[in-house]
Amino acid sequence: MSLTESGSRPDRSAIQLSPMKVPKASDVLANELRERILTGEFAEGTGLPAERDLVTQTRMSRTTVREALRILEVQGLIRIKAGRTGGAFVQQPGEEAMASTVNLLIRGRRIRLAALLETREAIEPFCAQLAATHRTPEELEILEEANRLMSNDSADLPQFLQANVDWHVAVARASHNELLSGLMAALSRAIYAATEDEKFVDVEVRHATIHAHATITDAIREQDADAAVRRMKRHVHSYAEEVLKGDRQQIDVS
Amino acid sequence: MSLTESGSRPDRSAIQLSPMKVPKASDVLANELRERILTGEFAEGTGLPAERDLVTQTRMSRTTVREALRILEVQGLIRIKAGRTGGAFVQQPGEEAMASTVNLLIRGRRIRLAALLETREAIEPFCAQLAATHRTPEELEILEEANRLMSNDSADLPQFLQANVDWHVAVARASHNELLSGLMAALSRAIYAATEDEKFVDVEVRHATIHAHATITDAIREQDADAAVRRMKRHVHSYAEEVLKGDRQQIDVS
DNA sequence: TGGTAACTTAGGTCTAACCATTAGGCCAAT
DNA sequence: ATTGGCCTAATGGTTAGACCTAAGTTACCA
Repeated sequence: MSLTESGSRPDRSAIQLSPMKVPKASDVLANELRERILTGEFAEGTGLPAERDLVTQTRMSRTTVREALRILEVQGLIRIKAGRTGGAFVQQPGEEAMASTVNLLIRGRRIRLAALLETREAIEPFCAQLAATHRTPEELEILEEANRLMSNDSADLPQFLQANVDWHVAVARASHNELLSGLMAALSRAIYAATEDEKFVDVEVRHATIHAHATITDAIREQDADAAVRRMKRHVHSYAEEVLKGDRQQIDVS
Repeated sequence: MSLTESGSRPDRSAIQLSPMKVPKASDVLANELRERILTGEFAEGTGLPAERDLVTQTRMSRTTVREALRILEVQGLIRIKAGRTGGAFVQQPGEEAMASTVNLLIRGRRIRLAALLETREAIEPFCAQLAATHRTPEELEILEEANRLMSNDSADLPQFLQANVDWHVAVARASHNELLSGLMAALSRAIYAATEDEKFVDVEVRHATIHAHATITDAIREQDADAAVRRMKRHVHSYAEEVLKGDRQQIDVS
């Protein structure tokens, strides 16, 4: 119909609307709760009202309330416990949530092991630099404990690899940058999972790793940021070359 | 009681059990579907059976089936559409899932803007280095288009900032490392959100940014990895200093 | 030919009930 | 004093069935 038409009907074009999106009820509740959690309105560990209480308060059905809670649980914003003293308890997302997402990305997108190692080469020297600047005595002690575990000749391969991961994560944590440490925790687990059954971790590699960790830890102890970044760069780069030596193709991780 | 005791009762410590976890029905189904999606058993875009079909196939209730689907949806593994041709369609997690988790982490953990900028300083020079090595002509064209948009004097601040983000993300994508580009996409959005209403983006900063992007793009075009990493390092570092100039304290992002 | 009404199929929401898990208290048997 | 049996209460987990809403498909009629 024409805009200038003056027929028997009023001009319906006088009012124009754009496509609107109608949110789902469970999303509305999830969004509301998420905002209030993220802004810190509820302290960590606070218990949300019981499901049936949320039903009466929101006038939504229990199905809808439960879907909202499930969303928040998957996002790592609440932890749900069953039983008498159960309920939904507030928590802030942490390394777990980050590691979970990174793992899904890696597996779903078939991220090459080479890309994982590349990413670590990008992040970790910087972590070492920050760690050298900001490390506390306690964090230094954790680093040295991990080194002791790795040097223990009676340790088997899984123990060695676990202590290896622990050391790397400890360096990241000592950077006092929670984003970096979250990333490194996720990355380290993924690299660990991808290399644990490789045969390349021979005695020579183990000794080289122990020595590298020791010298980097020294730099962090002395708060020598330049040495820390330089040595870490060399360490992760040579480790990456070692892993990829016999493994030149684009092998995915899953 | 002692382990060597030989009294009238048998030694109860002979059997030791660890705490056991009993999975929920919805988790069982979600895990099953997640594995099959991640291993690529279903091509991207494939439609899962309708909810009511999953009910008959699994003998679970519709509520349980829906909870499982909701879990996968939040994890970015399926996309759910209503209506006649609706249903759950397989997708692999991508930048959105990563960006969403990073944002939750940043907001919930009150990550300082300084930490965001630090993290970018760690990642982005490496992206530039890889981009210089691997960039395709098409990716180069995207970089130059973003530069053109930013140089357009008639562009307002939001357009400038958006083109800025686009350029940075394009550099990351040109690295051909999906993990890095996912991280940078998430980071860029967060930094954009944290700085968009800052007043510091004056004419001088805009010109400096345009110039820096141009020289970095040159290095990527010429596949000069050393120059690319050096210039990017300088660019993001000076940008960070500019942002934090009047803003020395540990301001969080939320 | 064009529009619109009716149908169909999918997800979204609600209700009501029952099951399962956990904490705590009480008490009888040993 | 310890152990196991038993009950109660509170909470999340699960089920069944109905109805609502969104969005393609089809058929029909002016």
